[in-house]
Amino acid sequence: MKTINILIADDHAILRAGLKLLINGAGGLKVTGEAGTGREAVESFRKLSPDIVILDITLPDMSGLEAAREIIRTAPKAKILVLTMHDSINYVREFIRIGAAGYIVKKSADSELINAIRAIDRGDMFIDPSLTKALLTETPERGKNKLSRREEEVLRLLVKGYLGKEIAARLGLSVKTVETYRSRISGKLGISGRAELLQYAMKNGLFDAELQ
Amino acid sequence: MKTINILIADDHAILRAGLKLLINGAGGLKVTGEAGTGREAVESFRKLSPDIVILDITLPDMSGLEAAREIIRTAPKAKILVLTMHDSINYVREFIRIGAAGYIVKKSADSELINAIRAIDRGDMFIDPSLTKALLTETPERGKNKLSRREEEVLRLLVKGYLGKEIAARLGLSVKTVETYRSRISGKLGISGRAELLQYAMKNGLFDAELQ
DNA sequence: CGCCCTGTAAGGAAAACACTTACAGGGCGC
DNA sequence: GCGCCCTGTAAGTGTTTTCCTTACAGGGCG
Repeated sequence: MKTINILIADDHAILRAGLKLLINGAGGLKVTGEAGTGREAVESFRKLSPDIVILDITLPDMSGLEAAREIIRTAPKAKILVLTMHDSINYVREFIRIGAAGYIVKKSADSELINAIRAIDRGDMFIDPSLTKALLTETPERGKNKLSRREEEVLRLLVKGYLGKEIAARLGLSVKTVETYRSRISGKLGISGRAELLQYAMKNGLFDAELQ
Repeated sequence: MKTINILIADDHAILRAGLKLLINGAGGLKVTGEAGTGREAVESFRKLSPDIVILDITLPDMSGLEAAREIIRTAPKAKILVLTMHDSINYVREFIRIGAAGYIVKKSADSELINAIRAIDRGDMFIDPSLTKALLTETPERGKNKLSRREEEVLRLLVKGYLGKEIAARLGLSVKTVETYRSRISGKLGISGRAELLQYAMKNGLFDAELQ
């Protein structure tokens, strides 16, 4: 019965210190490395080859998503467990797509974290129960008013405060086209006005946009 | 040599679990209660009368700022240590103003947290070293283009995506007045356009706006 | 083989915003 | 004690953005 070696990547040192105690105290688990930035995570992974990387999304200098991509690119069998405050299925989907092994949110119980680590080590996947339903309830009818790629791109820029003109320039489109997307977005989401748009984006992880 | 009793209020259960181990392991400190929301924090404080409350800013149902105000209102001698990811002097200033005893950021070392707790228990104040300088470097010339109360209020709403009209309604002003503030804001900050405004607000803790 | 979604775009009307000017009250400097 | 500057409030006027409607080609699915 071997020990599971773990690398923790999170920019909050206090959280890392707490997690370390939590994990080391759980039996059969050991934190062998820490990283405070995305780049550090990638480097530490190379040096230490841990069994599992616990990775936050919001990291300085390189987001968790980019770090995960980079780690998986060089080590496709790496086991990455995303541990974040963002409880949005968009993030979950994106991380699953690039090959992460698990996703749990910080507001879950600590036992959940330990369960996730053990499950992932066994080769299973572990998605936070609070998100699993939403992930699977993605019915085709829900897909009806899902935003298209272009629409989502425009929304991302809109909520960052860019004007239609600026977005058009950035995406190489006509202002008029951007306006079309904007109105389709409002139509699909059934909302109007920047404020509501922002709230929607916030709720759905479109905002702090490490995603993409 | 008595034990210092501590109440932890943070919406991330995993962080709470880690903090608890960290604090209980430090000697002379004991976590006697936990809260996951602002309201819970206030209630638990009443029930438990802890020596110190460790309080996050971002909490569901009642922000850390509101919770702190409420706790201090009923117990002016309460010792509140703000522990948050926001490293903005605006938050620090606001919490000091309402009577909090300390402020540290999550990216600090765990020893900093323990130091802060001990200092506060002795009756001292403890501000995160990474913020102290900024707090004191508040030179009068910097004050030159500091936003006035009204301007800041308008900026807060602006970056949340509200239109001039909506802001006017909300603040009970004429749209024209709001526009005046908007242009004074741009002038003072030397920037133009919503996107830049948003970036400024983000950098300065005006954004996630539990403040106020 | 239509029908609907997507990506692209335009015209015209309506709204929002920028820039300028205005004025009263408060505080500070000299 | 008297300007002077900052703040809070607001209007006029001209630009810029946004809203709403319409358009059309290409892809996918029933």
